[in-house]
Parts: sequence; structure tokens; C-alpha cells
Amino acid sequence: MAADVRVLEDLKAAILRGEFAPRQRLVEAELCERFDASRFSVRAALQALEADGLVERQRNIGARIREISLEEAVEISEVRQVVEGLIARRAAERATDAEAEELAAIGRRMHDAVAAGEVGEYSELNARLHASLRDIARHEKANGIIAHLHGQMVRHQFALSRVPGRSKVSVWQHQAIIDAVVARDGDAAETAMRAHIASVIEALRAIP
Amino acid sequence: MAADVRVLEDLKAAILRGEFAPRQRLVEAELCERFDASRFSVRAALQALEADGLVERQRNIGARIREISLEEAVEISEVRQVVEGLIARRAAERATDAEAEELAAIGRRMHDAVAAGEVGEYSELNARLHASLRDIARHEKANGIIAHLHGQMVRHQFALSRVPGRSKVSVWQHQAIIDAVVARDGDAAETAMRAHIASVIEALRAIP
DNA sequence: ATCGACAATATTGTCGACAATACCGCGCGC
DNA sequence: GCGCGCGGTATTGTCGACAATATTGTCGAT
Repeated sequence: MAADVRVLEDLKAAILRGEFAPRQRLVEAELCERFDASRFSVRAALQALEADGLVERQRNIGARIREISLEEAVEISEVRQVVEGLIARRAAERATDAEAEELAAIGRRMHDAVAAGEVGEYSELNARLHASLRDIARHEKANGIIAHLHGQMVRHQFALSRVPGRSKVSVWQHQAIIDAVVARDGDAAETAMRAHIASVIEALRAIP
Repeated sequence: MAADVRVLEDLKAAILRGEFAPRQRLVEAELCERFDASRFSVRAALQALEADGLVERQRNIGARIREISLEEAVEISEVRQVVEGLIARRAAERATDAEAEELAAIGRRMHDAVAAGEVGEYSELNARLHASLRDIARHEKANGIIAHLHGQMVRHQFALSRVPGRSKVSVWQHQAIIDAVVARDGDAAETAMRAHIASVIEALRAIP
């Protein structure tokens, strides 16, 4: 049961895993075969993914993977900058002692990962830090918007994580965020988060 | 042609016009009759509106108008606060002289409307000011998110505009935003916008 | 009178078939 | 040779019918 939900989740996961190239056409019949589903389910999934901003559809022509231009990626990051700023502020205002310690632990492991040159581990910790902040902030709307924006950024995000030397810079920005939250300083947390994402935007512009 | 798009637009407009009560059920057959469309089109529209956050659907049970609680309205406004802050900043950075003058004109008409006690006119000018700022900022992603959030707020927004005496307070907040944009001061524009929406949030909390 | 099971009804979920449209290659006229 | 129109094919759009499920109403036992 709930075949359409399954198709939606699988297809979205596949897109987020980068299994489709930007502007690649998504033919309904092909998706039907791949996911062993009816066109009905596939169609519903495509409509949902269109609303999600992951695919674009043209009437009577079909669906394709939406290409996110550099300018658009920058715009997305600018919105992320202020919304994650809000999240950082709320996290600083609401963190329990246990949650603060959890963030501090992530920070220590980040330093270790950078020292050991473990890029994959650092990237994982990075995602974990931002996720923890979202959990602590308990701001459903903000979290939802970040999830929405993040989905459109996967490709650029991936490119970013491969820029050599970035972790050495960003580890201190992350530390500043953690320190502000641990100190329960909302202003400082928002400022630190915005500075961090400002640097992400700079790096983004430097890639192509 | 494009029957589903027509149904989507009409239904959305009807919801935004407040023709349906929160938690009111939306039976597919009834909508078919009302909009003279097939279930196919109605269904597509409902799915789109679900993604839009205007209706909620439960499997095998149906669709209903989503009720936005006060807490949720506050969360929405908090996100609006930072995103409109971004928009105000960008507007200050990008406004042409003609655009700045347009904003100033709106500000003058606002003062007039308040002095004359014309609530409807003021409310209209308020919407126009925010819309102009969005146009000037030219930030598609931010504008899209604001549109998305605004749709969910219509009911509360309406309640807000009926609070007596609010216009006398907010007109000066609006003036501060306009002044900052005219002065091309991004920091001041963001600060003024955030202060303005902070006061909206306060008023929101005071309503029930 | 109250509760539970069961039937009747209302509503949504799913599908396959057909229609409409766009894309591509071919042939015809110039 | 080149442009233009014309079909053929691939793909999506739309619908009506039926299945699955939830809700409501009814009846009987206690």
C-alpha cells in the first residue's frame, strides 16, 4: 500500500544521491519500470518533486531534473544565511546543558578530523552539527525551509566539500557558533552562523 | 486546456479569500461541481495546495483546510522577520533613484491615510510597500519563500489589520524602513524591518 | 439504555485505456 | 541543395470505472 509515497521517497532519494544529471529528462514510463509502479504513482511523485523544486515540468513535454545555476545557489545560500542565523539564535536560547555538551563534543571531533585530514569524517560532522542545531532550536518552520533549500543544493554542496583546505577555515567558524550556543549568547550565535555561511557563499562563487 | 491549472488557481484564490473555514473538509466531488472540473484536476490541485501548506490531507480520509495555530503563526512570522530583513537589505543596496522615490511616495500616502483614519487604504499601502521592496530586492528565492509563508497567514493577517490603533504605531516603523532604503543603508534597513516584524509578532500574541 | 458487531453509504485510491500534443525523420517542390 | 509540410512515433494529458477504506447508521444482546 501507499505505492505513490514509496515512489516519491525512492525517487527523491535517488535524485539527492545524484543519480540523475541536471536537465536529464525523467520519462514517466522509465520511472514506472525502475520503481515497478504505475504511471499514477510516478505522476504524483513528479508533481510533489516539482513543488519541492527538484524537478521542473513543462506541459505536454515532460519532467526533467532542475538545474540549479550558480546564481541560484548563491541566492539559496543567502536565504539559508538568515534562516540558519535564526536557528542558531534559538538554539543558543534553548539549549539544555546536555545539548550544549553534545555540540561541544562535535566541535572536538571536528578538530580531530581536521588534524587527521579526514575529509569525509569532517563533512559528516558538519552535517551533524547543523542538524543538532536544528534539533535544539525546535523551530519547525525554519527547519522545514532549510530542508527544502538543502535539497536543491546537493550538487553544489558536494562540490564544496571537495574544495581542499576549506575544513581548516570553517572549523573555527563552527567553533565560534558552538561557543556562542554554549555561552547561551543568541546574538553571537546568529552573527557567527551568518559569518560562516558568508564564507560558504564566497567559496561557492570561487568554484567555477 | 489546462483545466487543472485553472482549478488550482481558483481554489487557491478562494482559500486566500477566506471562503473556507479552517479544518473545513474539502470533498473532491463538491469541488468538481463547484469548479466544473473532473476529479483528476481537483486532485492535482489538492496535492499542489498540500505542498503549499494551505490544505492537509490524510490518506483515505480526505483533504481539509489547514488550521494555522497561533504558535505556528508566530513561527512563520519569525522566519518572515529574517527573510524580509534580507529583502530590505537588498532593496537598500539595489534601489534606483526612481524606486527610492516610489517608496517615499508610499510612505507619504501612508501618513495621509493614518491621519484620515482610512484603515483599508492603509492596509493596501502596507501590502504595496512590502511588495515594492520585494520587487526592488530582486531576490527570487526570498520572494518565493515570503509568498509561501504569506499564504498561510491570511487569516491571522486579517485579524491583525483589524486591531485598532496599530497603524499609528507601524507607520513610523514603515517610515524607518523607507528612510533606510532611501539612504541606501542596508544594515539600517534590515534592522528596521526586523523591528517592524517584531512588533507584528507582539501584536499577534496579543490578539487571542 | 448501552455497547458491540455488522451492514450501508460516502469518499478517496488506483488503474488502464484513449486522446492530445510535441518531436523527429522523410519526401516533395522549388 | 534547401526549406517546408506531412505523417509516424514517443510521451504526456485526461477521464471514467472500479477497488479499497473510512464513516455512519442499525440492530440485537445484555
